[in-house]
Amino acid sequence: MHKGQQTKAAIVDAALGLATQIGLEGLSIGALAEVMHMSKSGVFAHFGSREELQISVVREYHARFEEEVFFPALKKSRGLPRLQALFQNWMKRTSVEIDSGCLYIGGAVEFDDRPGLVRDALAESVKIWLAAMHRAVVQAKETRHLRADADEQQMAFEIHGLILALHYEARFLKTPGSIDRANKGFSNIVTRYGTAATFSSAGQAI
Amino acid sequence: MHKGQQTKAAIVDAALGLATQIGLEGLSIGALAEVMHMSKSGVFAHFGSREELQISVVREYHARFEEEVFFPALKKSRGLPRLQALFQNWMKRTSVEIDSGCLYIGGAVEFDDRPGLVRDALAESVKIWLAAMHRAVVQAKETRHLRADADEQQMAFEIHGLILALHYEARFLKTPGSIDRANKGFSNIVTRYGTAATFSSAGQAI
DNA sequence: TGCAAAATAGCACGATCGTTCGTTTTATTT
DNA sequence: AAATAAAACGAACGATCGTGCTATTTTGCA
Repeated sequence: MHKGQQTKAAIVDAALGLATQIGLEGLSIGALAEVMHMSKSGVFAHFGSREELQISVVREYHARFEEEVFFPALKKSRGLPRLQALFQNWMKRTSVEIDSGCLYIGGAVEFDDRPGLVRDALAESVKIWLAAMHRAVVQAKETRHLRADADEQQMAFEIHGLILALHYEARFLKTPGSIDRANKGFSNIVTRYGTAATFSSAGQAI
Repeated sequence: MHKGQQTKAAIVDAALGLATQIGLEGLSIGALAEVMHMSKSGVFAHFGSREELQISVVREYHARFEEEVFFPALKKSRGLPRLQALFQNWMKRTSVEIDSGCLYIGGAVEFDDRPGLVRDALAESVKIWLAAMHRAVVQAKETRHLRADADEQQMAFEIHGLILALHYEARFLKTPGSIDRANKGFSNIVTRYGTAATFSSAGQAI
């Protein structure tokens, strides 16, 4: 009951590394076994199926994303400060993923019309995160950091687009300056949806 | 010299349909042969390698994209009208691709760290299109439809993000209202970068 | 230290993949 | 109609995939 869960965690860790690079679909048990210096069947036994392995990877990614992006931002006060922290943490992670790849983006493309448990797990994780982002926008409106007529769904949509464009242009096209453009884009969005009082208090941090 | 190119074109057409759904990597010669009611080797002989098949698919997609999105917009006058036409055509195509899938988006994820001729063909096609988009923004600034201090690369980046967010949220998450949000996002961007005179002349069309 | 249980290895299976090769059918030209 | 070239076929190859079995090794506890 000890060694098992320990090596299983190590396998999931290695699998996450492989999956972010070559995708959840490209993740093969044989390659994973080679990385782990184990036999295929030894790796396989921990999950019972490839699908369960993939779901474990998704869950692990979700946990790390929460830990790295979501939870630290909760220390900031409600409203624009927290929203900015969420975006900055998200940007920090995406910047790293320019090299390693992002499971939420890659997985979306791989499973966008392939029904099943993996797709469900993936979509649920993403929705939880986007909902958290949306909640932060709503709170920023409640705290009068945003204009009263600001459309929260719209603002969240535009922010999401910045992250996707960053990942696309920086990782695939290798366009220089993409990180700055994503940050500037967020600043533009805040300017558009913010009130006059917004910028003296929180806008400087950008 | 007749029948050959004819069936080859039919094969590429079917391959494009498969590739947009399941991806360029998921495209298999066996499945393609089945769709075409041909033998595997019969299909294979037209390309000589799977890689060449994939490249042919990319080229075909590029041609159709040009025909459907780029060329029709050239009829509009330089500046904001043409830029708006480009975006509207792009939106129209992306709306269809919510069901069928987009090769530029899917391919970027599949080949973002897999070097080779397919990746090169894909990246070149995308860059040609994004450069055309960027050129339209530059021209809109030259025609005084945009503010003199507008950052063209920045504006193109933000527009690209809208399309990517639309594809992600509508195709993968099935979020309702995504198309309207992408359109509204473009309207917001034009408002931000446009001059006061912009909206009376061209802004109404949005 | 010995023993049950858990963890890992080894092997084989059916399936699918891209690719090659020789043959046969179809199309074009003389 | 005969001759030639192009196109499609069918079978087989080596490789890799996920998965099931059975043995073997390792672990944790009495």
